[in-house]
Amino acid sequence: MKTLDIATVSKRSGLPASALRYYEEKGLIASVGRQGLRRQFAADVLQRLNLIALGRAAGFSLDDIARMFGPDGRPAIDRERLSAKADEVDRTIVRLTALRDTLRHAAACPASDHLACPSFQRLMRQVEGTR
Amino acid sequence: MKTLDIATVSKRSGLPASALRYYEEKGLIASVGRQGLRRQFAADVLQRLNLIALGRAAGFSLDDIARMFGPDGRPAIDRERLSAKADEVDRTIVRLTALRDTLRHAAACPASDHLACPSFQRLMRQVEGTR
DNA sequence: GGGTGGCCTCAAGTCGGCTTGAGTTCGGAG
DNA sequence: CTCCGAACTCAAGCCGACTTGAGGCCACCC
Repeated sequence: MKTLDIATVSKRSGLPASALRYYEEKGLIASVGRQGLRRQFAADVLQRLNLIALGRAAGFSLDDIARMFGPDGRPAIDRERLSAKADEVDRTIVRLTALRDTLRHAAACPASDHLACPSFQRLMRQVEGTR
Repeated sequence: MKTLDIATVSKRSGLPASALRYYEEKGLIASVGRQGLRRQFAADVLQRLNLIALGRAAGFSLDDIARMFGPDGRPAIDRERLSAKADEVDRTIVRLTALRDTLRHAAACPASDHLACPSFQRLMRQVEGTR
């Protein structure tokens, strides 16, 4: 099995080597050995890093993510938590949508003081309402 | 003009008093005086705090937000930046939508190993694609 | 075979946004 | 009047996710 040098993994994943070492320390990824001093990784580490990036984007902490990989190293993902997270992300989307509309309005509205603009106020309340 | 005690502002805004003091120190809000030791705020501070929360939700840092209030204290919002931020939020929404779909799939898909599931992989690439 | 650049370890530092703790001062109730 | 609880100040601490720095080792290129 061809292994990847840390520099290669860094280049392909876009993560600095220091972050990869940090992830290894946290148990998120594992190196398969060394060549001299240099860590070597199995090729599937790249997919794992994608998965980690996915989790991060979903708002999971690195510790959360570490717990999602079973001790065997395979993803042992709790479906309920995923579902809950999907709902949470969904709420975030609703919120951000209201927010985006508010920002667009503020950018376009000619009123000098947004605080005085009724539609700005309405939009702001809408953002509030989604909390 | 009726002024609000810091405790009242804290209660109504949901922010701890320490955060309000911190915001004041950063120049995000201003107290109008003291009653004994206690800060008093003008009533419109609540709206200002809403605005600040809005900015935070949009991903602005407190420093960014501070710069958006002119030295006169009125919002002196740069329309271009708002527009740019709206676009950014929009991209985030697209990204989160793909993410939510991926999470939902992972929660529902019976495959034991998501990495092997073609539709999971497709969804993951979609999330990647929005970066 | 000797540079040199990139990897190594370990500890410490950074950043944003607050929170916490110690020690102090009051406003308002009893 | 006397207390209590809450606000005050100032400095320090915390959290997550890394980055940076110092001091060493080594593979590879000429």
